[in-house]
Amino acid sequence: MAHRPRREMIAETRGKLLAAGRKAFGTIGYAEASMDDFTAEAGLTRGALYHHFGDKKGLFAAVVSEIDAEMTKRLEDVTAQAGDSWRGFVDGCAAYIEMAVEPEIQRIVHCDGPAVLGPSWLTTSQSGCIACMTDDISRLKAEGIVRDVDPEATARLLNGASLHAAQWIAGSDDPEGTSKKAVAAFRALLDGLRVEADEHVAPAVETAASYS
Amino acid sequence: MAHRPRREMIAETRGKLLAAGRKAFGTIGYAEASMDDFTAEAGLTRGALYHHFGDKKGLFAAVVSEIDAEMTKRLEDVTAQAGDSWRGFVDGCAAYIEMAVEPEIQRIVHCDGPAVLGPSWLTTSQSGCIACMTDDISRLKAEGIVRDVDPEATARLLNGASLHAAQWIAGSDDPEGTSKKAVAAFRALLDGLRVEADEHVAPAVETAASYS
DNA sequence: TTAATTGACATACGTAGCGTATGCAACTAA
DNA sequence: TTAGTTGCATACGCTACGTATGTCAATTAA
Repeated sequence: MAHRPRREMIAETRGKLLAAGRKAFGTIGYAEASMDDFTAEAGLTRGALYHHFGDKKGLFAAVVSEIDAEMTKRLEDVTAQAGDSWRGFVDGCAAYIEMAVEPEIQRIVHCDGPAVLGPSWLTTSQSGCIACMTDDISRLKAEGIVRDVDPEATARLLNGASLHAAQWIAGSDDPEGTSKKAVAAFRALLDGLRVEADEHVAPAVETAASYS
Repeated sequence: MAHRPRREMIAETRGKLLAAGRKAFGTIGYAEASMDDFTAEAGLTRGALYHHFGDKKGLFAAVVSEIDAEMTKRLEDVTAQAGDSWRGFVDGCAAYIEMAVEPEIQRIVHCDGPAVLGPSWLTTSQSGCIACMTDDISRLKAEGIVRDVDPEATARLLNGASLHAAQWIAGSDDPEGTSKKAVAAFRALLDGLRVEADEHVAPAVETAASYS
């Protein structure tokens, strides 16, 4: 018994390393995470890690891309779940902010990620989320809902804005209140992108005034 | 001779360490920068560094706050130099993007900074620039130029958008073209914040269309 | 002027943690 | 059965950080 699963044992080892690394990176951060420690915690040694991922950075990159895939899926789900396409876009942005507030994502993807994988990684990465937002904006533009803007450029700007909003919220003493402020301001920004803001200026002003 | 300057010698040593660290951090990055190497390059040893800055992080923090002060000053200058207050604000944002494209600022402040000094640092930091932008927005709101938005929240969102725009530009194969796209999209975002965009929608659409 | 003290910086040491080289056992193939 | 490959552990060296200690110049006091 326990004899057939050869491929499975290997996949299990990979999975253990991935999980252990993800946990360590997500809590104490990349620099503080000792390979000896978290591989031992997974019942393995650094030898397995070097075999499967090459080095510490390799494991980190694998963890990041795993998380990135999860984030992309979550975003796509949220966007698809809304009937209105504009609503779907706004909800997607809100979901992105919410994800970026989560400590693990915050630490691994947005904090250590750029430093470990290099500044150039920033451009190519988050490709999933950026692509998702770019598609949304393209569609909204085609539908005549948003103004004539470059979809990718706008997606990247909004992505950056979302990120900073999340970091602001996560670092705040009053996450609740800060979150409300940030989301209200974000909606105001988004409303500015619409071709005709007539029927939307009113609610925007209303929410913007609700926290003063 | 060369006898009076006691205080001066100390300041000079501090300055040498700061400059050496800044150069190393700005080129090869924090993790790759060896204290033995760059202190030796400055004609000193690690002993001096530990004496003045406590540890490697301490020196890094000093470098970051030096750069942050410089950035704040540059931003204030740009903003003050423009006659129109709206123009001053827009110019300030553009200047922020331009600064963030510079390799040293990119690497030290936006790439390694959060990872080394911790995620929480993000909130408190960039305080100079954030405060500057917040003031601008408050003024513009009081002047009736921008809509009723929370100044600090909006400042942080725009700050994040600027940052990502800069990273996108810096990592692009075609920085010139990417920069045009990013700035055009950014102007479109800013225009959306104005109370009446009548006289500004035209040029915004014009610049937005100029790169298609 | 000299003795004492402080402070600026260098030297020496211990140690953690990464990467590589090597070893071994289990599985596969001929 | 044997030869070869693969998955992972063990052993080693090296780099680089932090601390403890030493030293010399500059200040202060007598």
